[in-house]
Amino acid sequence: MRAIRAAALDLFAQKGFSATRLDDVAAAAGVAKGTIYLYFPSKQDLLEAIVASTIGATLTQVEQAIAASPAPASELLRLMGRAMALGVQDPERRQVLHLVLSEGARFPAIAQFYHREIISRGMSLIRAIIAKGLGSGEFISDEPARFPQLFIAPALVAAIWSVVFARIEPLDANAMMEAHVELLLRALTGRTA
Amino acid sequence: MRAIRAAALDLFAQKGFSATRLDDVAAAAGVAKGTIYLYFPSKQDLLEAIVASTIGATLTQVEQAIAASPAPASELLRLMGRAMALGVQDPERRQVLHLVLSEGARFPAIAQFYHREIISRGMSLIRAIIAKGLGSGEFISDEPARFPQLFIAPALVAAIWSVVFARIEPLDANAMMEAHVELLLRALTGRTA
DNA sequence: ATTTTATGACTGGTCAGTCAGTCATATTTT
DNA sequence: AAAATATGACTGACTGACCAGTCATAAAAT
Repeated sequence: MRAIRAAALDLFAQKGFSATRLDDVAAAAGVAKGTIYLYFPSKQDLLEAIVASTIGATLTQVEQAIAASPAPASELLRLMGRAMALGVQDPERRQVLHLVLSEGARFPAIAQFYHREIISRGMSLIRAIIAKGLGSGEFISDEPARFPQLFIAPALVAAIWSVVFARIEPLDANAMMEAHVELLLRALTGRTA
Repeated sequence: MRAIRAAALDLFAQKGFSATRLDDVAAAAGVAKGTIYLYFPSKQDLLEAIVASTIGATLTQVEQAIAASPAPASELLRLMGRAMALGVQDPERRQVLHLVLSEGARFPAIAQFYHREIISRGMSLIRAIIAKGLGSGEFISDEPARFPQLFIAPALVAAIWSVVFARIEPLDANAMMEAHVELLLRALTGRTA
């Protein structure tokens, strides 16, 4: 079952959902096609299960670390940036993200699920950090609280870039995320580097 | 021919490339399926033609406006931000971008083409503006010149968001892009808003 | 021996791409 | 100017391959 999901994710990411044959998924997973249908009612359910299974406790850890930390908001933002850079580095999460963005328009259940479990929680975290920084007087601007997407955007782009453009022009996601966070902190705190 | 491309773009964007039947494209375009093959050797060629046809002179205008303008670099960045927000607003360009990001990994020709004609040129423009601002002493930081993706990212996210998550949580792309540019300018100039 | 789990040949339907033929219009002939 | 002929854009029924999902049968587990 785990093998089926892994094989399917690889193939969906590589060839796209529609263009992937379940015969190939079965072969790659080392089972017969019928076996897939023992665990997943349909191809679409398999897709949804893949997305659901990668959600896990990923964000929960970060949420707790940030809720518990007494560090200043700027440090929390750096932490968040690093967590996102790491998350995007993982091939599985990267593939799932790409899959969600590629097929999400056609499978609303997937878009909704991913939004609720990842996007929305990530944005709440960012809002919470900004609120903390504003409360302590550390930050002087609230744009990223109004548009947490501004903080997330580079991570999304890094993930997509690695799938679509990496062969044409490589991108150092870690360095970019670090530059992003420092840039943002400068704008937020008003301090010059 | 124009009608075929338009219909195909709509359907590709809506159902994905693989899942779109050429019979449906023909019906939507008001022609017979055979007619499609008079103009496009294969389904894939049709896809490539769609991407190629939306490139047009889009960026050329912006490039010239920016090259000619005597305005300070910060004003040029605002101009660029507005141009990108506008570009992302246009449903056709939005669909093409989504198509490129969705299918680009599978069709390297498309990824390469889009990168060369849009991404790479946009990044050059940003680098040029930052260089100008650094030269004049207006800017004090060069991160976005090292990672022009940081400037582009919110526009990409706005486009993807509108396709995948808009129904779940709407996003005001214009307001976000404006917030982004102002935030970035604060970091670049060191001035407090 | 019975239940649970797995298999893979098969089916019914789908779809990219083909091609023999149509017909409106243009050209040539009378 | 009327008839005869040629052109090629367009059509849509057809084909061959392909594939999601099924199910009768087999293997493994209990």
